[in-house]
Amino acid sequence: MNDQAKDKTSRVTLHDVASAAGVSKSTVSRMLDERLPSSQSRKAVRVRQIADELGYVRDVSAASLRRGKTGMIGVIVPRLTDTVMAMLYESLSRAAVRAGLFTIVAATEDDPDAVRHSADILLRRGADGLILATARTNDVVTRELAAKGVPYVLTLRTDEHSLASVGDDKLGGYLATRYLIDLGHRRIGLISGPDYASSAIGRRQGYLQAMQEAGLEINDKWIVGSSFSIDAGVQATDTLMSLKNRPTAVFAVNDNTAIGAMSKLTELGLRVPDDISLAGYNDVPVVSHLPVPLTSVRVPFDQIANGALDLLSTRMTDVEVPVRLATPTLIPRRSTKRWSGD
Amino acid sequence: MNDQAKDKTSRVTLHDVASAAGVSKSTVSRMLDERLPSSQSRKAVRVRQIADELGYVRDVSAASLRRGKTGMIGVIVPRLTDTVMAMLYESLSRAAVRAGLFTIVAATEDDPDAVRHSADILLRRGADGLILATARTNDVVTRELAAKGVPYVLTLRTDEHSLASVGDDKLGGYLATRYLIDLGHRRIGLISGPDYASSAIGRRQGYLQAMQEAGLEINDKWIVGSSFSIDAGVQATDTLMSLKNRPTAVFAVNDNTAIGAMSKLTELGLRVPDDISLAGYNDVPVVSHLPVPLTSVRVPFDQIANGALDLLSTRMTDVEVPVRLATPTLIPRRSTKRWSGD
DNA sequence: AACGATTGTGGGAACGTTCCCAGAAAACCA
DNA sequence: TGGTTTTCTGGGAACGTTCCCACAATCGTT
Repeated sequence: MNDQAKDKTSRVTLHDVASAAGVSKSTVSRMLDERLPSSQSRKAVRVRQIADELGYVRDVSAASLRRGKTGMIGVIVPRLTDTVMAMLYESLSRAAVRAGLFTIVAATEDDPDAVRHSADILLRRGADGLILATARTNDVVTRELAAKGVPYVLTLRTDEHSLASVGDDKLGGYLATRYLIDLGHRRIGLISGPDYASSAIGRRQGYLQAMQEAGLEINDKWIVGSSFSIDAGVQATDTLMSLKNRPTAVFAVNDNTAIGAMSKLTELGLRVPDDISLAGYNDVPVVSHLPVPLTSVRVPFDQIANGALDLLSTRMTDVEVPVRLATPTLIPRRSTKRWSGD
Repeated sequence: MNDQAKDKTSRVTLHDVASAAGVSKSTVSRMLDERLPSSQSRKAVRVRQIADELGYVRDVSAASLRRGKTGMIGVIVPRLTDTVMAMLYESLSRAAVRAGLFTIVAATEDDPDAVRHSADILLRRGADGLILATARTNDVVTRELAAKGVPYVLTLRTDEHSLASVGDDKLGGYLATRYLIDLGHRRIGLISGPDYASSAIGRRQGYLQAMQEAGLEINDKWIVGSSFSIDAGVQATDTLMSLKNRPTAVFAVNDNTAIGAMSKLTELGLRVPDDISLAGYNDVPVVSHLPVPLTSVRVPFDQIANGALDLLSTRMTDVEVPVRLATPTLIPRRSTKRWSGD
């Protein structure tokens, strides 16, 4: 009856579906509403089929305008070229799509002041809420967001007053250090990462706990601050190795610094693991394929991502548990070896 | 006069700005339209200032609905955890924001059939056009997109019939190979990547050209196919090194396979660069920090990204030059060394 | 001074949805 | 059966913009 071949430019609207099905657009709208439990009535099934045949796709702009929400979640990361962040974002993206949502991402390019700007961009684009992987202790941006009433959660790192979905960094740090201890190491160095990141702090706490538990000396000189970059690992290792009573094993706050450490050790003519054992954190894909595969701590990013999305959506309702902890696991590889010397 | 403190839930609309400024919303709309040359008239300046003070931000959903376009560009990549793709996406994202646009991204997780699905998701979300970094030769998806009238361009790889912004892979392959030749190598192996990717094919052509130009023997056994993964680099290197007349240098289609190669070489007890010289492609950040820093070919991703966006926006108007080529440069590092042996 | 050409203005109709509301239909119960 | 509740329907008003159109104001030019 109706001319089925429309202009290829003109889009199929609810109205088209409605008149093709002989019902009102209100009815069609209801029957295609993905939020309502989808009715199985004869009419509903028929309408959905007709919509399908006509190639109807909801106009998200119109829907968002009317609904007052876009179904988009903004994600802010330091960089996407940091594989850890890329893994996290892929997990978040998958989790969001599974929940009928969609993520948009902005990178601050490691500039802490850019977080505000990134948040702005994402919110202007219509993000319903934000997930931040850029948290620093005593961060003011989160306060600002809260004041503006923007729903947000932190991930990977926390600031002790926001909702957050993170890995259990203290446990991870403990596992790595404990493993080195169990291998017979007594002098264990720590490339401890930056003080502003809760993840680094947690891993350090785990390190300290493992050392204390084993009754080992904790030498301040063996704990060297750093950023998360490869270069920082190079620097820190230089410092550690120039100590007169230097460590026989090093636990690095992340894989990047571990890679830097490896590079420096090689340069110094020290062999991994024969002279020095080395462990990293995050288990980024590349580390299992290095000439000497790196022992690392694997973090369940999918679980962390799910937790973050979960917290974000139930944010307003209940505030039961403010921080979700995901359990990491140790992946031993060739970069760590039993120590029987001194 | 007016109560400036609004409900924090109610948003500031054009209408609010209009009545605060004593003009009509049409006028305000025009004066805030970023596409028009912004008028410097007294009234325009005042209206913009008032909008600012009131904290007005345009509702993109409403604007998109009316304008018929969202200003969002969809980007499809195989994975974001591949640092090359992350670098590309960051470049695209920056370029888009600079142009007043915004990118959204979907990863196919290396499944070629997922491209269609990813395109669907992005288009449903309102993308005005697509940038694909997933092209394969004889790809049907691009045909489908063209048939549906979806504006798209390819990047990094081309399929010989779509608009594309890519690096000059042939030149890059030539530069790398030529460098090895100039170092004195005569038997040069190629880890050549997958046949479906124009980038890999181009680099191979560059390799062949350099070898021919130098009058060197081209041995089919020295050219080993692979994917782009680290593991593929391991496999290919195993094959290459088990040849009786094995190469003294290897050019790998990308940094991933080069890393795999390094790993395998170490396992075989061969030293880089003393026994074997090794060159990669893309100059991903990590390769300059490996225990033996890798010689690689740097690709101007920013330029490629700009080209892609450019092609996408001028797509419909002029079709002058269908493929943009960006020039790569060689970055020599310690993994390559002069060869004076046989 | 009168005229057309240019520029600026505000009213109001879109854009495609959702959702409120009133009324119709169906289901239930005595 | 009659009455009450419950479910289902379609009309139509939003949501916040943009953009067409008609008209007013300004500007040159003779």
